[in-house]
Amino acid sequence: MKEAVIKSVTRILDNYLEVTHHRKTPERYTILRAIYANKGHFTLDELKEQLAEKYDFPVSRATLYNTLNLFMEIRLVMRHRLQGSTKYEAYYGNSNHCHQICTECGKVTEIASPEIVSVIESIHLKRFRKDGFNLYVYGVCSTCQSKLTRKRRSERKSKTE
Amino acid sequence: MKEAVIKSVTRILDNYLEVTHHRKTPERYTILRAIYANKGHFTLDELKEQLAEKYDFPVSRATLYNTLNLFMEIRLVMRHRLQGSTKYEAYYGNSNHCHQICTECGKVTEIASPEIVSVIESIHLKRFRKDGFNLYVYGVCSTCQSKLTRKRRSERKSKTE
DNA sequence: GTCAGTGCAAACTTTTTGCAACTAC
DNA sequence: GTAGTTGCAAAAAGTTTGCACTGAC
Repeated sequence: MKEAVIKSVTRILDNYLEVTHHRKTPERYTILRAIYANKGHFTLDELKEQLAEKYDFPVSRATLYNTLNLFMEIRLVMRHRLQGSTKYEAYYGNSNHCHQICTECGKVTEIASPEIVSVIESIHLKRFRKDGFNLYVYGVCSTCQSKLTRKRRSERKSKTE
Repeated sequence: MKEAVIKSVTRILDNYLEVTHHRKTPERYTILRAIYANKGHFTLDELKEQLAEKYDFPVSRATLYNTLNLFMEIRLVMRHRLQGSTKYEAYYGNSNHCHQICTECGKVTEIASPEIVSVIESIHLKRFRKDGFNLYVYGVCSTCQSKLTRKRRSERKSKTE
């Protein structure tokens, strides 16, 4: 299952590197494998650490930036610039790019919403070739809602004191 | 028309500053006015320059960062971290936050799509209070499409030479 | 053998922070 | 008068770049 995805994305990378006369370095393939081995959001440093620990394959930050930029160009990776930290995500075969973000604690959750996906995919944009999309729904998660309620209550209390 | 919007957002700011015991500084009101006077996307430096030139009201970058963060918190301003430059946008009364972004030239265009807006607003997220959303549709604009076609043609040509 | 790719460090850009001066309350 | 806010500069964080070296072709 997961191996099949890795095979597919490896083939895409193969093809791209051949066509554009770029080199097939072990770095590129190992980084791609690491990204697709565990999905979800990750930071550049998390990926760097994972490569060193799990794959015994240390790479420099510069190479990671280069490689991630390349992967973004061929749409194998998506970058999310969230408040504070920039996170990356495996992109291929993952049409679900709806996220809910809590503006209090910063927690990011994927939303599975076929309705949204189908509406966005169905709209026609004139003079524009759609490649993908990204939806961020901002709000407050239930945990933070109760925290806020408590905080406001105590604020009001101290005001009247 | 535009004045009415400025009145509304000023009232929101007033209320927020009062309730949270923050100070009503001329900086905050002038910056808010400048943001809402001309809508559209702008960078922090563009806003800084506009305040100095048009409003004869120079402020420091630090103050702009502080103030924009405050405005984002009360949802009067939206921040877009695009590739390269971070842009801000007046938020209030502008329910249209669908953007199409050309990944070649970086051009950002607003999309007016009531279907998308209504679907996103109608979905229910459990344990989450929705406040707003932001949709980015990535792709290639027609101008860049023709440029790419030309480029690929010449690449293929040079390869077979 | 050649040149793209890598690692390292330095440079650069963007954003945050510490501190003195200021001012809204 | 007090404490939140501003401006400046320094620091921190995030990303890119220059250069020598390595390795894919």
